[in-house]
Amino acid sequence: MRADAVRNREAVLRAAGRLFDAADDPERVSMDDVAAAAGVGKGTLFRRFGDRAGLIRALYEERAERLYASLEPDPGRPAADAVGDLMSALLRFKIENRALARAFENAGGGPYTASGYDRLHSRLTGLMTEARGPDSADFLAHALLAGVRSDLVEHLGDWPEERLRAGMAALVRSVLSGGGSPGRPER
Amino acid sequence: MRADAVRNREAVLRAAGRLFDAADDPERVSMDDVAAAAGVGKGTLFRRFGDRAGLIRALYEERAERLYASLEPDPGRPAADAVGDLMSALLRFKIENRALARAFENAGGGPYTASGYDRLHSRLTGLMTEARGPDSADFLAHALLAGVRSDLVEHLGDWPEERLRAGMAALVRSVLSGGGSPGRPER
DNA sequence: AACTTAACGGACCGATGGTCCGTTTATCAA
DNA sequence: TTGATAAACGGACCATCGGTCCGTTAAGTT
Repeated sequence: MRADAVRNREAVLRAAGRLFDAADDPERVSMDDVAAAAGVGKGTLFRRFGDRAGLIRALYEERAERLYASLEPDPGRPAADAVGDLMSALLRFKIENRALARAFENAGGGPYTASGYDRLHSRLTGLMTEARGPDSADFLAHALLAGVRSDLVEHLGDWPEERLRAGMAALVRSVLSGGGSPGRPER
Repeated sequence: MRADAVRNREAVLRAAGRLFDAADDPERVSMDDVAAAAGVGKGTLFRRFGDRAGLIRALYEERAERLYASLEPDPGRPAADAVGDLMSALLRFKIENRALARAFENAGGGPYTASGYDRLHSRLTGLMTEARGPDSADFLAHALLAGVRSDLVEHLGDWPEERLRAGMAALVRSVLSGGGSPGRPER
């Protein structure tokens, strides 16, 4: 990649980051805004990132990468605790990046198109399988991740963070404890 | 309300319903499309429903109303079972109306602006409080509802419905069973 | 039948995502 | 250093879409 291309890519990501962080409603950050703030032509934006969703995804995953890195599996840590740690970190991340996260989760294709989602999901599935067996672990991992959807976090925006964390902890505990017998029909 | 107004309102809702049901990507159903399909001018659309989100909400809540009606509280039914029933019905509803539900949940303000959400949420909170006490019941109810977000259902679209239901049942069971001690600090 | 006024409808507007193409410039070989 | 090449640029341009406006129509009333 040419030197100026690299420079511009960086400038765009920085500018977009600033704009989204400052925005109340991420939908109202336009591509023109980003281009202007980055001091770059619109064509450059689209050539580099494909479309709006692409730009947002690139920015989001860049930040998420740092999160994932801080979550390297620790073989010594019990699986149940690891699940709690992960969800807790994820919750903090969503709070700190709520505007960007909202933009990302509403952009084309929803949250499930990001490579990061699959990583999180399979990691969680693994940990839960280890902690409580494989039954429905797959779905439960999805459910856990749904519990930190950015617009839910936003909706609960005026709860004291304490209460949010308590709720999250209760959810994790529930899901890990397994619940009653699985196969019993409803009657 | 004048007779023609009533007629047109109905025509619009029917047409919109058809279009969303047939759509792969609900974002691509335009207001012009709806107006044309309903045989009505665009002005009529906006005068009646305010904006796109308003139309979608009206349509969604109309259908949801039938769902809620079929879920009238039954004092004889144990709370835990009632939670299962509700989530199960909700899951079916989201599957049957996935395009519309996606349109609705992505339209202005997210899913939490609908009056229906609050009703469901407080109903669930009540049932869960009855079944397992009030601790974090509020948050857990939100989490349960997040588990049937339309784009998650869509993402899991190729799972056999059986598996989905099993997962949902496991989630409900977990959340109702309560999990371990709440206050214990992490390490 | 005459009148009032709610309702209509489609031309019109502004904003936005995305494209196109003539121009600039990084890179590299001679 | 210079000249050739193609990658990268940028902003005018386009299409679409949500939403508004206002002259026209027709429902309801007396």
